[in-house]
Amino acid sequence: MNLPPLTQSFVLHFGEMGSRWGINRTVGQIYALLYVSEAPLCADQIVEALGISRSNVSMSLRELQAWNLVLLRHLPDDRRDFFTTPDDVWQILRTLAEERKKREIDPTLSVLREILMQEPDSPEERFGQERMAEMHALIERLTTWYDDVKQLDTGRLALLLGLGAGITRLLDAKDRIVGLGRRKPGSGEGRR
Amino acid sequence: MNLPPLTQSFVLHFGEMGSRWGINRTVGQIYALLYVSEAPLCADQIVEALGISRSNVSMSLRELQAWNLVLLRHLPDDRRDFFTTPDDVWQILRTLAEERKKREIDPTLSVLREILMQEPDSPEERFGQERMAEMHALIERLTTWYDDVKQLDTGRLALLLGLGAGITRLLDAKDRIVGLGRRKPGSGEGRR
DNA sequence: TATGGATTTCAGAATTTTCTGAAACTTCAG
DNA sequence: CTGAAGTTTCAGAAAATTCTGAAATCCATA
Repeated sequence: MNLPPLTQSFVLHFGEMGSRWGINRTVGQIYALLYVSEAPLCADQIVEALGISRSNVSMSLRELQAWNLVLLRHLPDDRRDFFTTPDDVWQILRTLAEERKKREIDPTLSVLREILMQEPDSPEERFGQERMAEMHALIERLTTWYDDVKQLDTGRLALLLGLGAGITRLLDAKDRIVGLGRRKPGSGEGRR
Repeated sequence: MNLPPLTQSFVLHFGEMGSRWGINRTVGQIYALLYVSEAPLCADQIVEALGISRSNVSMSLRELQAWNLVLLRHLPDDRRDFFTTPDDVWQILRTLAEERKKREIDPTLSVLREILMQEPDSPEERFGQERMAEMHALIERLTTWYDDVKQLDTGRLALLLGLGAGITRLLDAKDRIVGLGRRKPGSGEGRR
């Protein structure tokens, strides 16, 4: 590996964390390298920088493309593919959230749905199914919220984030103003 | 493996997803089994139900305890440990969020902080460092928001989730009513 | 402090994942 | 059509992780 010190720390860290994030070491390192590089890099430059095999780079770039985490660039009169990451960290965040949902949540949701459609054939099964229903309801709630929030433009999203828990003050204020009915605060359940 | 069909589907699915979630197959299966079981189970019952070795169960329960995902129970006049999961899915969600943050985010945040304190010794390094600063700022923002939101009681949290993107209507309304000063809408920065 | 039921540890076996080098493929220029 | 530059594929090597059985440990009781 042949990198300046700060870059190297960053790249090595992404490599180590890779497994916790559901990608592997090489994929993590390549992503980190592209992220901190000003100009797009081609496969051989990555081989050079990280000291890994050409084929590993090829596979890993393919994986990063499957995650939609890299962009393809071309130079005039050069057949090689060059890769970068998007500039906007908010965009990266959105992609990451989307892909992780797709891989880590959606399959479970669909398994749960399938199980919930079946008839349990013992009291134990019935109990278990009820627990699964609770889990399903919670995940549905979260993904619905996520689907909503991801539509927001970055400005509003940042605003919301900045507000933090302060949002409840706003909710309280709203309840006071709107007053009647629409929703009981603090009831915890009920809706949908 | 010796389980009724719906339970088995659920357990097997958690086993398969385990690797994507940063735990291993056995840990996933044991968690799933405890989750759908009405009564707490002891290690030997888990061995029986899942058909895996006693030592594997012991290791995996230890892992689940490290994740704070299981509760220990005791029966009178029985020395064995019995395990369950918390009843409240919201509580489970909180634990999961906390633990994943601890394992997946915090280490990166601290590496980034360390790198940002150093002096880059080339223009490339300087560029990279600026990118890392952007990443750091975003993660800080998200974790600050998370630290805020996790303080909310479940009722309010559920309320907020139910509101979804509708929250921005509320924000707009507030801006219209409060009108003057307190905060510039859409600026994206500022607070704390 | 000896006994025995229960749990934990740990070295190595089994399995899975990652990585490599060689070969195959693709595309374009001459 | 041929060959050069580039890329991908894939079988097996290397590495990492997971799982097991046997031995060690723990601990309440007598």
